[in-house]
Amino acid sequence: MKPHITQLLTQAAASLSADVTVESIILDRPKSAEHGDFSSNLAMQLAKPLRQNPRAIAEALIAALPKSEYIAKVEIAGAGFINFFLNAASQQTIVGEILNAGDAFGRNDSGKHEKVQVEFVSANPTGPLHVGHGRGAAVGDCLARLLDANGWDVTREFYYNDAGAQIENLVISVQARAQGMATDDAQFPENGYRGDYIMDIAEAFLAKQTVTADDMIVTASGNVSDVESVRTFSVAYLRHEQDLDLKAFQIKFDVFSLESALYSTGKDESTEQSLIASGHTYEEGDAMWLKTTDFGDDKDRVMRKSDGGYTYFVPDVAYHLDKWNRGFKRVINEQGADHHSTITRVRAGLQALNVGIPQAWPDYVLHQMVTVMRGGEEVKLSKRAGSYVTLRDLIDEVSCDATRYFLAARRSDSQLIFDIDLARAQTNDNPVYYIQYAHARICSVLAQWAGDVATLKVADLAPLSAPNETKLMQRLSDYTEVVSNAATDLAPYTIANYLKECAADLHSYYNDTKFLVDDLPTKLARLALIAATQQVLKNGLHLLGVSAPHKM
RNA sequence: GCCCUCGUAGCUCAGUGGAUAGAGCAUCCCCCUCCUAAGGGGAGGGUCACACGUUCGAUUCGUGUCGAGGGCGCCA
Repeated sequence: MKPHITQLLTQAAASLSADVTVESIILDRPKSAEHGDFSSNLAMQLAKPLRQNPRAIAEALIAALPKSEYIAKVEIAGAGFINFFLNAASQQTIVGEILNAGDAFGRNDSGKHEKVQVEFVSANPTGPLHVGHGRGAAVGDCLARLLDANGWDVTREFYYNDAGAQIENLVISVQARAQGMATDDAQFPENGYRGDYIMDIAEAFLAKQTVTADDMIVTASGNVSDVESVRTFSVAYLRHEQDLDLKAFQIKFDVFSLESALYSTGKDESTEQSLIASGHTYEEGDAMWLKTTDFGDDKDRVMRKSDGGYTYFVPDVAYHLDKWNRGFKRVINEQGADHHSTITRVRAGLQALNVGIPQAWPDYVLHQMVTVMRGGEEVKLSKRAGSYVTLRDLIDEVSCDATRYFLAARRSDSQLIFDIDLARAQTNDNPVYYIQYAHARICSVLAQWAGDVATLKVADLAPLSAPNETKLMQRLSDYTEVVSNAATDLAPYTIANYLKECAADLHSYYNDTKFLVDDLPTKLARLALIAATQQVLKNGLHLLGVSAPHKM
């Protein structure tokens, strides 16, 4: 409908010899019903170039507007808004569209089945996932679902930093615990991990247990001084642990990439050699530096430390080069904002390689910190992890659905307060249940009707004329654009907002109107409308990875 | 000191270069002989942090100030 009205306005503007392109025409959904279905500020935009009063221009535009079978009336309002009112039949078409498309309603092919990779979570295998990882998991998975709904071929990827200093800290922590050392012992490694889970690993190691993670199976040697065995066992143990966290959060990855694999395949060295060959490196203080300042960084960065090892920087560049070589012309990295500084560096490294990677590749979506509250106080510790709140704590306490919703429902660049009491509440305080309840209520009505929902596709919708019915149909009509914009803006939270509003329209309608009435045409029309609403709620909840229950 | 994000109702958050800035909670008043009250209707509550610019029009864009958080490692 939007393109249609845009076309009408373009033609009208052309007849006024105004220089107007289709792209420059803005159509809005007015906030108030008295302002119609769509509104344009075109007359006000043209006021300056045409040197005329906006209202006069609006009148001329309306006079020049081609006739349309979809539009009931056009009005001028306010400073010069042109408001379009659709006729009832064109407002109603959305119901049939939704019922016919079913689960596919809202999906489109704008991604043209091109490959896109979404990398998210990417936690170090040094402990259970925490609430921050949870936010990344919820946002990243929703992004992936959104891109899929917009016709992209999506790969979900998790990158493990299973090498480097943090892993060494893990190893000496497990060793210390296996040797019976307490975490408050003066001898305990200064940068060691102190959560209870380290003790679990130590005990499992001593018991020579076997753990599996992804495609690896590792059996502990039980020999504490066997550093290699402690390392591989501890990493596998924690990867397994994180796998369980992800499973509980209902998130599946297509690919797990290991930093250690970059070393075993020599991609770190070849990347370093390419960077040296690019001429953007130099040696200083026994270290090898990359002149990232050549590419917009505010200072140069060390690639190879004076002790001979790489900083995280070289494997990061090698890893992203590998992504590029795997054919991902589009990559989105979802990370915590504390990793912000890596963006410029990784992009600079990729530019230095000079292999045709675009300057702004890859895309980044960063999320801000999460503060967990309970009983009005900040929760900082979990027994198991020691220094942070784990994702599993939240899932166990407030459910997977509520946790996913709360972590995805906010703009990711705003700090988030996760209120455990609110997420647990089984009232309309809680937007998750509010939305799910709308879905369940519709299911219940349809079940009591006991008819075949498929027959509603051809229901005569003419009886749908009440204001709350019109409002609901408008809301349903907005869904496809919401899905498309959410993907363009990489903003999953907008789906959550939309669903809340859609559910509110439904609840309001439900309380005001009886559906299972005696008059058959009225009954079928209303059932068709709520069945369409049910479908949209279901499709939207699916994008968030939240279930759409039939009963509550 | 420099860089990034944020600042909207008592609280948690939406929103927008345009019409009277919205929702939920909290406070107050109503609504189940009726398809699920995990719901609905209504009232009150705002200097859109502050200042100055751009604009016919700024809460929205720009600059600055203040406030919150993060980053500025040969940690990741």
